[in-house]
Amino acid sequence: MAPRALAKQTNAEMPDVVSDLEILIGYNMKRAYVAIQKDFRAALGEGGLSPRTFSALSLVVAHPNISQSSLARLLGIERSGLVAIIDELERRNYLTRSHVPGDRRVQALVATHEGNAAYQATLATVQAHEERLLATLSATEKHTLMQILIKIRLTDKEDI
Amino acid sequence: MAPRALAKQTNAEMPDVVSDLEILIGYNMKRAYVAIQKDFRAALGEGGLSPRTFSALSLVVAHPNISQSSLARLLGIERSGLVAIIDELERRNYLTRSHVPGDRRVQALVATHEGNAAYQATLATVQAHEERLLATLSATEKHTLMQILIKIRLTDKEDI
DNA sequence: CGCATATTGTTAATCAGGTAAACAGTTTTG
DNA sequence: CAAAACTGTTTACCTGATTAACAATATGCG
Repeated sequence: MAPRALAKQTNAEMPDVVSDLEILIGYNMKRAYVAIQKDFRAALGEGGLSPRTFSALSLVVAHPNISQSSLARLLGIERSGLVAIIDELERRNYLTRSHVPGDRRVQALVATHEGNAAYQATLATVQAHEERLLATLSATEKHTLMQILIKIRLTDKEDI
Repeated sequence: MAPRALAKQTNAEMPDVVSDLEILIGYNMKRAYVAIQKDFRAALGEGGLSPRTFSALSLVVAHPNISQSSLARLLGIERSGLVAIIDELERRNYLTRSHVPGDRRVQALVATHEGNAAYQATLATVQAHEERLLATLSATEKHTLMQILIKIRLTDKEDI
């Protein structure tokens, strides 16, 4: 088995077998996610929400009065990491931190009218981006993919 | 539709519907990848290779004498970002940068004997980690998943 | 009651992974 | 031969995330 010669031109190398990476699900999942994320950001444009900020807003809209601790847990990140995300959403006037009567530690998060509107518009854009990007997948494939992704998520005992 | 009351106890909140995120493939793909990556690192332990360093080593083993530019392209990252990865592999004595006769710019990457051995051992560990983590998936599901991930990868025109 | 323990939001330091821009040295091309 | 292109590299920077500490507040229990 002779060693492959050094390819000088990038377009001259289209190897039949790239490496063992080809059969590793983790590697291909990362590459697929990077492709999705890139398209997500392109779809939302320059001043758009980042994936994580969009996710946080989505959960606040779905769970009015949620605390930051609970939200961090749903997102699977640390409380400390959430602060900057909520700061941004507050700066955009998409939500408010409001003190709750019973407990002076927590600050209930509530989406503003503007935040709700921006969320609905962004959600539509995100759904359009996924439909366009994943147009080559059949409805069955998308459904199967979701089922599998959720199964994998749940192997992490910290998830949800 | 009354707003949900603020849940004070984390274990008291197990909402039937979390948010629209539930039906977004991008979000679930990220969560699934995070789970896989976490298990990958746990499987390889403290002094183990990171996913990206393992990937780079895999490609060097599969493509002896590859240049850093070509390798970066295969990995889908910038040349500049690869330098630190190759530095680490060289520090571990897993590969060598050797000058090639024809072109004094490029440095051909070649895995050492030690690097090959470490790679084979690590690959076995990684495969065991995936088999264990994805034990709930049938062979058909794994196969379908790989096909779909590759389809999604290829929506990125920069890929491969 | 009072004290230990726990929780909430926050800051600060740090890390991993990655990009973009510039650069010197070296081909390649018109 | 001059202009353009390519290679590896450094530097500065960015995003996303973690850990450790902290003050304020709440809860549990003897």
